[in-house]
Amino acid sequence: MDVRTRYAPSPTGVPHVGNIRTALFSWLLARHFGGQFLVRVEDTDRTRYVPESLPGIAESLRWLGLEWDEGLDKGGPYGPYTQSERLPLYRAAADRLLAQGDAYECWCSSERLDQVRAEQARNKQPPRYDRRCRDETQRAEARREAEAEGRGPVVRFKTPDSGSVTLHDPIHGALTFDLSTIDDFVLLKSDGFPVYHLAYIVDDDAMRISHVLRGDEWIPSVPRHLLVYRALGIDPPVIAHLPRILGPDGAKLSKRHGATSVFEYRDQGYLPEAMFNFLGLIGWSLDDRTEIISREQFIEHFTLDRVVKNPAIFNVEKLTWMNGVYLREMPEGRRIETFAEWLERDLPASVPRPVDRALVARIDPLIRERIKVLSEVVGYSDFFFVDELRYSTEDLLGKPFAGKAAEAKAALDRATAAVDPLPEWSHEALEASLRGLAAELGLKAGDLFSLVRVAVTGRRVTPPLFESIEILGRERSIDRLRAASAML
RNA sequence: GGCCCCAUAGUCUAGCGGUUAGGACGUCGGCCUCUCACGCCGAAAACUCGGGUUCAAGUCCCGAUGGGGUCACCA
Repeated sequence: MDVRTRYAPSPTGVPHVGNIRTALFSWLLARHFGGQFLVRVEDTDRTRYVPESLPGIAESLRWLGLEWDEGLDKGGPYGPYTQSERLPLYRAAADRLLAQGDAYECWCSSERLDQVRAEQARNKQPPRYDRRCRDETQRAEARREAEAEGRGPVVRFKTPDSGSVTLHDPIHGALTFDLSTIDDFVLLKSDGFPVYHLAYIVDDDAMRISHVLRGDEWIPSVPRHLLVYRALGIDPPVIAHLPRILGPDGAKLSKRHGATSVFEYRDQGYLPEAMFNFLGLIGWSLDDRTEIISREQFIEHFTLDRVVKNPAIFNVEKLTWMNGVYLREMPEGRRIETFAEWLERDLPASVPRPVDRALVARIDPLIRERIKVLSEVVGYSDFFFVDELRYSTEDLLGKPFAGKAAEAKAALDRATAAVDPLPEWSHEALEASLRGLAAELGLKAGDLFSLVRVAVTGRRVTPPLFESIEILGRERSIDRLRAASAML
């Protein structure tokens, strides 16, 4: 059998990591079996439709490298791939169910529906439609009222009031539901648009989808779906419910937990391959030890039987660690270019663009193991690019020289004198010279180094000092030492 | 409230009847060391509880508890 999976987002906002993870697993399943992965836009809710979110859907998939075979901007043999363009199909399915007696028109107003529910709530009854319009005479009456008010009908499924249905979910096993608790749910809204429960089934069938992957919040509506498949004479695809991604407090991952969109992570300096790896490990594992997994390995090994059932809390610390690993293992040339781009993004406007790639190449070995997220790049290397350093006297003196400005000034002057005439401006020579000076002055080497560090870089935490000074060059370093001394 | 899902350290997980319960992030020590990292070494830290089944249960069954989901003309 051909494996065809799909990602079916509704264009209602920015892509959430939870949805993207579902997309990732669907993509992996298709790629593992050499099948197709397609993207279908589920825009049947006009009230929540945000047209601007469409490009973001494509962009988030592209960012992660989840290329699709059909749909979205691509078209394909089973198009259109946007539900609002497929309305006649849903109408036909609804008509068929109506004709078969598996569905009926319901003319009840939403006010009445609210009343019914309120009444049920008062009586501590589960909220559900009271099936008024199942009855022909009552339906006729409701219809007269509705038509007088200019309202149209919805189409409801006629749920059997007994029996049970079972889904064999590859992740959860058998899921059985008692039909007596299932409502007469809506299939087609009064605006002629279908509801998810009808639309996805019609489309998946038409698009020959073999495996449906979705979040396990859908489990409660499985019985409805099974009923619709059966009534429409459709052989259901494999349906697998993935565990959800939760926030740190165990509740649904939302904005108050921090970033929920893949773009926010991208903009903070997370790499797509790290995000791919991290997301791929939420709810799935290769074995008992492997954490860093390439895209190829994922494709080779991904199967549904290694998906876990329990929900997972989104662990940003681990993502950050993983990003650092990917950054360090990235091919040098690409990393240098990436660093340069982030510098151009984050350096003050006074620094001319483009940033000198050759310089970045020299800095790279100094900073690459210190950076976990790309937004940290500027903090470790801005002093190579900026002309005017900004730091306070307190920063300069630090702990060892606190209240001893004169001593620090003297040390700085001696350091300048020691370093200035060095025949060779190398980190070895610089270090030897300053170590000698520290001994001579009776200072701890580290104390002198941190003084020089702030003077030359403006920061207390930097890449290795002598390598940095070497790259900075004699003239600029000496200038900065003198400026620091002058400050005292 | 009805229905449903889930349950191994703080977190993500391995385990598919017999293991000193393994790995990773994080945390805490130590080494390295000019700061910070990286790297290396080490430590603390888990089978929710109660019944069964079995020679043997983290693993199978039942129940409880806890957490979560869902009950829309949203997906």
